[in-house]
Order: sequence, then structure tokens, then C-alpha cells
Amino acid sequence: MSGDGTVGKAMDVLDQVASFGRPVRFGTLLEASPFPKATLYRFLQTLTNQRLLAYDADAQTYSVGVRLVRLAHAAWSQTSLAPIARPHLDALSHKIGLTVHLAQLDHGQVLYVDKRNAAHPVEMFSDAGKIGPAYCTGVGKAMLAHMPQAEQKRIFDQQSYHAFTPQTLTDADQLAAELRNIVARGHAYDREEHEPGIICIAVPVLSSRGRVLGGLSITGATRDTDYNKLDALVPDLRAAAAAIAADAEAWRFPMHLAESSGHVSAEQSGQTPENHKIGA
Amino acid sequence: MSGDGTVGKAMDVLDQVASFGRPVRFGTLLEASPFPKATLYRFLQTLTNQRLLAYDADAQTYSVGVRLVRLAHAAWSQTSLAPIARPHLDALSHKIGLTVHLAQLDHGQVLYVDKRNAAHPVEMFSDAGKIGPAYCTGVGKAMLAHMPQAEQKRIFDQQSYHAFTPQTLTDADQLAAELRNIVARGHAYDREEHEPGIICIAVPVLSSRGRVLGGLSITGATRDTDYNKLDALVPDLRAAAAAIAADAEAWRFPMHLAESSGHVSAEQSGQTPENHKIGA
DNA sequence: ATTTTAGTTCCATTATTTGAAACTAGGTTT
DNA sequence: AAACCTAGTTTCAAATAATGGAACTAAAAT
Repeated sequence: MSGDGTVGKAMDVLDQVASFGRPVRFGTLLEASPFPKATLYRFLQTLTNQRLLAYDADAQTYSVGVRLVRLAHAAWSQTSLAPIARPHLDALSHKIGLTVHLAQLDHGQVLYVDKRNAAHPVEMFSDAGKIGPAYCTGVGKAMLAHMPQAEQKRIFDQQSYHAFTPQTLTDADQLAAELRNIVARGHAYDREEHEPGIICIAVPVLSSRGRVLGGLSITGATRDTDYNKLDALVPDLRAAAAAIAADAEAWRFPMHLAESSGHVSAEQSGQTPENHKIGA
Repeated sequence: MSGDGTVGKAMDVLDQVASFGRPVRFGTLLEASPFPKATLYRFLQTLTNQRLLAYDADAQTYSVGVRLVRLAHAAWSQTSLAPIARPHLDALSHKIGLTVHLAQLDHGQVLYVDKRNAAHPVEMFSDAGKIGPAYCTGVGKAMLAHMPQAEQKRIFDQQSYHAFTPQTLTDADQLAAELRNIVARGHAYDREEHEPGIICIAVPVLSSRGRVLGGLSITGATRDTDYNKLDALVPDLRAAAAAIAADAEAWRFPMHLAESSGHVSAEQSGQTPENHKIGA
């Protein structure tokens, strides 16, 4: 259990519902829940009241509520690199004609926040929000490699080291060695470690003080691409990552200056603490 | 305050941070918060631990956390109409060459869950997740009009009736009259009620039993479009809405059958209640 | 050096959460 | 039709967590 009092427990329940990936009934949740019936029941009620869950009375099922989509919009546009990186992703994917991913690290996992797909140009939300393992993806390894030792260690312990393919690195020692190479080289490969037939080259997006802001990758299929071709794209990839980092840092200072101008406030997006009137 | 014990209060705080739309400091939040210093402080800590908020130690600011992006992905793909509607939106926007919106109602507000933009084909998350007022948008009115009286009443009281333009309907009576016309006609107009120069035509997406699942609209600028041109598109719009509704209902039954097959579980998305190993 | 401002911690009080058990409503078997 | 499940909901005293005034600390301004 992730601790943190009542809120933490409620979030566990929310995660549990989300993890099913489909509407789910009370009983099914109860089986898999560490909470007793009454407690789980009250949590589900609370979460439903809060519209973090949606309850379908006909089917008697719970699923994740759309209020989260709203909050996520705020997260995506405030906290993620995606809005800043967008023009750079557009330019990069246009120039090289391959699939490009932008990711950040969340709780030891790779969270994809944007994507440009060579084939299908639009993929929407279905890609922003997807998660993947850190220890066997290009972006994951690139980010990990450039992280302070302490954090790296912590994240090592969170990995499952599941062998997706014969190439997957399956323990912390192998991974540590690989990360040293990545730092030396400045970029990471995914050598079919996550999916057979899929390779990728990735670089970290680093702040001027060397903090990892995110990761950027170019992905290809082995039938179309090889490591030499990917290597040839490294300068473009690096340039894009640097441009994203520069823009990200430029953004921060105007924000600080704006800080003193009082609260934009609730009014604007209809979320007063006392919120019953909305829309203005 | 939205009540609901500790979890509700924590969500209020989360909403408050989200409503600022930019990283915000403790003091700024405190000014606008109904909670005493220590209480607000602890909430921020808890939310940060849960990664619902992100704390920037350098700038000492809080912003909405990326974990929400992950949860929202689940919500978008489970609960929203968007994944089901996608092919229909593609087809519709391709056929008519105008901007198309798909929305659902959340807490009396219009929540846009997907969009096809005539000019710019990609807009990503920046559109999925956006919210708008229900009382002065085409989709909002179309959905409201086809809702049971009781719910309609409740939502009426949640509207702010802010006059965005001279055309905006500014009280519940005007709105009620308008809704009766919409039901009679089967579709709603936005006659520059939200933004000057922007008009739209919208229909509800209704389940076979008449329940409002969402709303679908076609938007245009007055300089390019007029009501006659929009009227000509009503059959296409209706057909698309009907197709979406049909697919949405078809989806539900396979899900019920799948219900008995036990839990897909936690493992899959790394969200065990006891989650420390992730990635598989 | 002193004061102010901003953020953090303490801890006795207060309020909420907890969960075993009792209950209710549908559905199924005898 | 009665008895018996099964799944979901409610109750209430005990256990636990949240509360917030006040004291504290760090850093910035005077």
C-alpha cells in the first residue's frame, strides 16, 4: 500500500480500477483489494462522487471518470514538455520521416507525453499517456543514464526486469553497465529489447544544469532501418533535444515574474473551492 | 467545498492548483485557500507524494503531476466515447472538410474528448481535455436538451450565464425555451453565443434508450459558412452520431461477457496495490 | 544586527475512517 | 413456495487519521 493516509488509499483504489482497463464490478474489485468490503465500498462511493470514477448503474460497473481527462489536460499543458516541444517534434519528424517519441519519467516508468508517427500522423490521447518500462526502452535508458546515482538506484529497484525479448537486459548489473556506455556515448539504443523487430535511438533532454527533463527517440523497424541509419540521425536528434531544453528553460523565467501578479484564480476555469457556478 | 471527507478536500486542492494554469507557490495557494496553513501544507505534501502534484524544489512551486496523464489515458480509452468514435470523426471531417468536435458532459460542463480540425489536422491533448460552458455551446445545448428534466434542472443551476457575446443566452428561462426548440428540431445551433464570428451546429449522441452519451458538432467561421450550409450537413452529422451510438452500445455487451474471466490485474500496468516492481 | 516574510513542524483536540456484523434485495435451488 | 444463496449496502462503537493554533526555522529585506 502506498501509505499517505486516506488520500493515498483512495488513489490505490483508483489505480486498481484503472488497471483493469475496462468497466469492473464491485465484487471483482473486492477480490483483488486489500480493503474490507465496507471500506472499499465507501471509497468507490467517494471516488464516484468526486467523478474520478464513473458508475454505470445498469451494468453495475465502475470505470475511470472523465474528470481525470480535464485534470490531465492541465498536467499535460503545465507540467509536461509536450506543448513546448511540439514545434520541434513536428520539425524533426518532418525532416527524418520516422516515428518520434517524447517521454518523461514518472515513478520509475516511462510516460510518453507526445509522439509523431511517420505513417499515421494523428494518434491523439491514445499515445500521450501510455506508459512503458524504463529498463528496456531507448528513452527510458537515456533518461536513467543521465540521472544522479541516488535516484538511479531507487529506480533500479522499481524495475521488473521482465524479459520481453531475448535481448532484454534482465538485471540491475547489466543495466548499470549499459548506462555507463550510454553516458559515454551520449545516446541510447533499444536493440529489440522491448519488441522484436523494433529498434530505436534515444537521447535525454537535459537542462543547462544537467537535470533530466525528458527523453526523445527515433524508432524504426529492423526491416526498414538499421543502426547505421539511426546513427546518421543523431545530430538531428541531439539538436532537437537541445532546442526543447532551451525552450523549456526560457519558459520558466517569465513564469516566475508573473508569479507576483496574484492568482489568476478559480473563476477562469470554473474551479472555485466553492464551485457551483461554472462556465465563465 | 465539495464535501466528501478528506479525499474531497484533497481534490479541491488539486483543482485549485490546476486552475492556476501555471506553477504556483505555497503562499499564493494559501491566500486563495479555505484551509489553514498547516492543513494546506499537508495536503500539498500528500498530493505530491502521490505524484498528483509535482513540486519544483528550485522554484518552490507546485504544478499538476504527470501521473494524471496516465490515469487520464485510462479514462479516455475506457470511459470516453473517443476511441469508439474515432473512425466516424475521421470519416465525417474528411467528407465535410470542417472542424468537428466530440464532447461529453462532466459536472455541468462541456468536456471535449476529441476533435478533427479542418485546417491543422493534429491538435493532440490540447483539445481532448478542454472544457467549455454548457449553456452557450452547440454541443452543450444539444446534450442538455435531450436530458431528463431533473438532471437538466440541476445543471441549470450550475451555469454561470456569463455573456461571452451579445448573443449569449443569459438566464435559465431563455435557455429552457431554446432547449425546447432544440428537441423539436433535433439539433442545436451556436449562433456566435460563445465566440463572435464562430457558429456551429450540433446533435446529441443518444443511446437506443434515449440516454445522452455525448454531443457532436460542426463548427465554422461566419466569414466562410452560414446556417444554410450547416443545415445541409445535418444528415451527415446525424448519421455520424447514430453510428457512434450504435458502436458504443455494441461495445458494452462483449465487455459484460468478458467480466467473468477474472481480473486482468494489476501486473499488466504495474499498478498492484503493493506496487514496487513495475514494467511488465 | 534586526525585522519581516515564507515555509515547516508539533501535538493535544476533534472528526473521520474503519470493518465486523447485520441487513436487504435479486436470483437460484430444493 | 420456502429456503438458500450471492452481491451489494448500511450500522455503529472502536481505532485512526486529520486538524489547526502556535511555536519554530530559514532566508530575505531593512
